[in-house]
Amino acid sequence: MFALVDCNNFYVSCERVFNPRLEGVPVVVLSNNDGCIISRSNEAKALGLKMAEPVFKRKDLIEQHNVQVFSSNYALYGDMSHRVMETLKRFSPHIEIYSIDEAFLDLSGMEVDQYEYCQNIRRVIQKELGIPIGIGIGATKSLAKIANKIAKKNEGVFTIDSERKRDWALRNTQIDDVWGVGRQYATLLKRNGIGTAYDFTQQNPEWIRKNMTVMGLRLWEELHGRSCIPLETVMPAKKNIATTRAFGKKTANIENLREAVSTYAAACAGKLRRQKSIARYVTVFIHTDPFSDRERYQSFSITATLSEASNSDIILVEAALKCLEQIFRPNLLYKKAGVIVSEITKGEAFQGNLFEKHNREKLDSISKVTDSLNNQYGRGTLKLAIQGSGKEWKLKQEKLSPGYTTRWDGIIEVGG
DNA sequence: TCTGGGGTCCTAGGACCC
DNA sequence: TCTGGGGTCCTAGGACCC
Repeated sequence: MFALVDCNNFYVSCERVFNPRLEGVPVVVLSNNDGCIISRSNEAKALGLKMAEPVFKRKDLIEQHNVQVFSSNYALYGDMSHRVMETLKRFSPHIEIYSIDEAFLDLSGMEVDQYEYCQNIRRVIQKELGIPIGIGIGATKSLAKIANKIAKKNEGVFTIDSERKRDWALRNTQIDDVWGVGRQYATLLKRNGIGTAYDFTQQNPEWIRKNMTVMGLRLWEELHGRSCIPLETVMPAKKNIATTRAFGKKTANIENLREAVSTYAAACAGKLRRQKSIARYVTVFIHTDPFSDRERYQSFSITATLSEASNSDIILVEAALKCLEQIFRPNLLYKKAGVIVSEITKGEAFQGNLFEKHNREKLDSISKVTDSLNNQYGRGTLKLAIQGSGKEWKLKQEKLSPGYTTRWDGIIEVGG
């Protein structure tokens, strides 16, 4: 049996832990650049605020109901997520961290009342971390997902542990709420008279295979209670790593783009080092504002191949800047840039190049020093000069809460 | 004025090989 | 009259997830 643990309205819940005045009132958290709504309290949902909706479109409603608005504070959410996962590990050694706010636990072989066991997990996470969670239990991951949705509307835990309950759960789940069915497939399925998860299980598997590939077929099996998606307890190394951002202010200035692109390239290098990998391809893209009525949308990108795979800031920044020079066109207002590294391999499986001009050991020791200084004194303490200050282009984050758990100056003061 | 930032997997079709 | 059959690899595009 699988249990899916999902934190309720996770980012909002994190904000509430350190700011209890937010309890019981509508709260939303925005995406980077304070652009879209990406987390909503139940009160905000009840007001009709939608997921991924641009916040400027709902300004009136937000003011009218005094909705509390926050910029994303990923340092806080990442740290809280880590604490939740560590706590969950006490309850099952077999755990897959599926996303920042979700984890699958393997409950098979445990001699416990699963419902009670999971209610206890909820109590512990609530008490120790202040984060509300819901847990769904089922014979497959897809059924656990469905159980989780039902759990949230009821007592926080729901178990699909009989044919009768499976039947009931599937009949009461809309097809677009099923894991693996997105907008396109939902439209297709509804057009063919499939409105619920139950209808889906009654459909001919040949038809599913033909219209939804093997992914659809796998889902069909899973909803019948036959597990096809195993628990992945070790996180596989990433195959692509990206750092991309929209700018706070559009810019035509190549100096700003150089700062941004080198900052993103260095960020990718850091992510590579953390998973002990090296990459051989570097892709850089820049594009103008896709929503503008005044200018035509234009987007440019190019991929460079390194002579030797690397995870050094210096190498990746150098390559990324060369890419930028090749794709940059003057007199355009750029809105966003990004760096993606791919062809990623483990650092040990290194394929050297006889004619490489850089000394790999030297670059590695530079990375070690900068990483340790930046860990100790905060990100950005030591960086390449080309990365600049970001003053001209950095994100808008006007409503950022403090780094309650990650910075000394963010710690809550009591009394005073 | 104002619209996020990451990822994964699958398939079809073309190029190329013998 | 008549023009094979089987592979692999790569890429772009489309679907999905949070």
